[in-house]
Order: sequence, then C-alpha cells, then structure tokens
Amino acid sequence: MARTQGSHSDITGPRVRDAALRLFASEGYAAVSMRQIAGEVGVQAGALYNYTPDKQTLLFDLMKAHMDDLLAAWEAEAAPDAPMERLERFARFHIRFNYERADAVFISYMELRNLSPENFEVIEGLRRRYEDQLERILRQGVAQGIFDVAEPKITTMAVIAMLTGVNTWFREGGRLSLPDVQKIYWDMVRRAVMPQGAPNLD
Amino acid sequence: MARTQGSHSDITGPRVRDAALRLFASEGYAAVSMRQIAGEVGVQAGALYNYTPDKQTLLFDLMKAHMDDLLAAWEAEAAPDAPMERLERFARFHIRFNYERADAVFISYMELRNLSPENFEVIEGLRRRYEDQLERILRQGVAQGIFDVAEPKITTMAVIAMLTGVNTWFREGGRLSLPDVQKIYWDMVRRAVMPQGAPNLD
DNA sequence: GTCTATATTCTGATAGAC
DNA sequence: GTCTATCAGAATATAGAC
Repeated sequence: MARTQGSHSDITGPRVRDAALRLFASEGYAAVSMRQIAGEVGVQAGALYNYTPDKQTLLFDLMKAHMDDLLAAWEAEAAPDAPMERLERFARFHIRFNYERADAVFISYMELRNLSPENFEVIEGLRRRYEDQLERILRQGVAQGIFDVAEPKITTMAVIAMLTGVNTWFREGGRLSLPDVQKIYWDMVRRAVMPQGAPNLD
Repeated sequence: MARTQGSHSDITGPRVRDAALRLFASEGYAAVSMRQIAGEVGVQAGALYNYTPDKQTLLFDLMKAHMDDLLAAWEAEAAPDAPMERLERFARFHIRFNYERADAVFISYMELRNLSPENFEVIEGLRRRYEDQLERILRQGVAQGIFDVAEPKITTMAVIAMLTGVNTWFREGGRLSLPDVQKIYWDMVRRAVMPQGAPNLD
C-alpha cells in the first residue's frame, strides 16, 4: 500500500481525513501520531502538512464538517409537520444519522477537550444549534397542548443523551434491526412527552 | 508548593491519585504526562513510581476503585422494596452518586480505550454488573405486571444513558437544585416504564 | 506533492545518591 | 521516599532536494 513517489492531491486529501477520523475515533486524538496517520495513507509524515497546517486543525475540520453535515441533514429532513410527527422524525433521524457516522459522532463528543478554546466555541455553538431544533419542537408541542413537558431544555438534554446512547451498544446483525431500535426508542421518547392518562395509540 | 526533601508516603499516595484523577478527567489520559502529575503533587516525576508501577496501572486503579465504590454504594442503598420504589431509588442514586464523583465517572467512560485488554475486561465486567442491577429491577416489575417494558436490556441502556447525561450540563447554583433534577429525571424514567393509560399518581 | 533528513522538545521509566 | 541525572525513543513540525 505504501507509495514512493507521485502526485495525488485530489485523492490523498480525503484519504488523510478518513484515516484521521478512524484513528482518532479508535485510539483518541492525543494517542494518535501524525506518523500513524501517514502510515495508514501510505505517505511520509511530512506530506500530511500539504493537507492540514497542523494536527489541531485536522481534528477541528473533522468535527466542524460533521456538525455541518448533521445540521444540513436535519434541515433537509425536517418538514412542517405537527409537533408529534416532528418529534418522531427527529428521534428516528438522530438514531440513523448517528449510527451511520459513528466515528465522527464519537470524536465530536470525546475530543472536545482537545480543541483550542476558539475551535471549541465554534463546535459548541453548532451543537447548541442542533439541540435547539429539538427544544423548539418540544416547546411547540407544549404550546399546542399536545405535550406535557415541564422543562423543555432538560427534556431536550435527556432525550438526546438517550438517543445518542444507541451507538454504545447497537451493532447491525444482531437480534434487532436499526428500524426495530428506532421504534423502541421512539416509544420511550413519546412516553416522555405524552400527557399521562392518555390512551396508547400505538 | 514544591517540596525539596522528606518522607510522606501516607499522604503523597492519595495526592498522586487525586492529581491524576483530576488531570486525566480534564485533559485526557494520553495528553497528561507523569511530569505533569508530579508537578501537581509537588514532587519529581521519578517519585511517582513509589506509588504506581506505571501510568497504565495508575489509570486502571482509579477506574477500578470507582467501579467498586459505585457497586458498594448501590448495594448499601438498595432495599427490598417493590420494583417501582427500587427503580426510583436507583434513578435518584445514580444521579447523585455520579454528580458527586464527576471526574471518576468521566474517566471511567472516556478512557476505556486506553486500558490494556486485560484491564478493560475487568472494568467492563464491573460496568455490566451495575447495569444488571437496573435490568433486574425492570424484569421484576414486568413479572409483577407493574411495568410495561418490552425490552428490558434496551430500556436499561437508555435509562442509564439518560441519567448519566445529567453530568454533561448540570451545575449546582443554577435555577435547579440537584433534588429538582432528580425529580424531573425520575418522572421521565417512571413514564418510560409505566403502563400507558394509567393515571398520573404523582 | 512527496521524499529524506533534521531541529527541538517531550515522553515513560530507571539508577543511584542521600 | 525523594532527589538528580539520564536513557532511549517518539512527538510535531520544518527545510530543501526532486
């Protein structure tokens, strides 16, 4: 796999990012060396600096791209539904999107402390914007008398933590499919916001 | 703060562990050097090796002690209640215990990949034993017809992820007290397991 | 665009004086 | 039990040849 010479700017760049993403996710940013990334790509360490000014920026770019993708994907998915339908859409979206990009999700949560203060602020801002999407759904549902949620911000944090937790245990090929898991978690989310005493319309 | 000479075996040991716990939590195991830990304690790096054979064992000992404490504390807290009371006890216990030991909780989750394979197995086994405590409560409630939980193992993972998430945002001194938060989260847990259509007895 | 070579600093861990 | 000094290697990043 190791190359010796040549010009490959348009394919090496993505390969550097892919290798960094996978290595950072599995071993951690601080534990991965630039030589290790270079080895995966099949170049020498010095060549990486054609694609990133330094290791910190490489991490930041990966996290920034992930957060941008996440927000764009949700924007594309969201529709002007009623709050209950929007909430279901959000729960299923979050599980599927996070599962498909497990490495990026993992990094974006685990490596926050390895960002420079300025870079941290950027990522935190994007994360908050995503959380606001869910909070707004909850507040709309409350305003319309559809949801019984006393603390929308806390429920937002709780629901996102619960949904993100799927990635810690779910693997395809087991007893349950991803749609099975989406249904089970959506049921828990629905219960968390539904006025109690209401009939189960499942 | 830096010392020059002397014998302090009985106080330096705990101080090394405290410094390592705090530094590992805030900067990450791989990013913290033995010299950094020594500097916090006020000794030279070489002196640390009177208290741990190596850096890896220092990390493992911190995580092992935390998991032992967690299981022992729950064992002391658990009483032969009915499932609903046991579940409430678990939810409130988990939030409080994790909040009081935020650094150890953080490390025990974030630094799993930096454990040697043998050490990882030990910690994973203890974590599973803790999860089993909750799963058993859920299964008892289902058996007694008190809970409506189709997938006890998944609900276990979901509830623990939700409860552990408190640590990511809650800080004392804000609008809500810890008991407030315990009540809010217990309400969500209760809804997740309660048969639907049942009246709200809150 | 990639290579080789290198500057500089830091790393975990050990040896021996006190 | 802690110090100083040190080993051997690895780290990020840069310079200059091709």
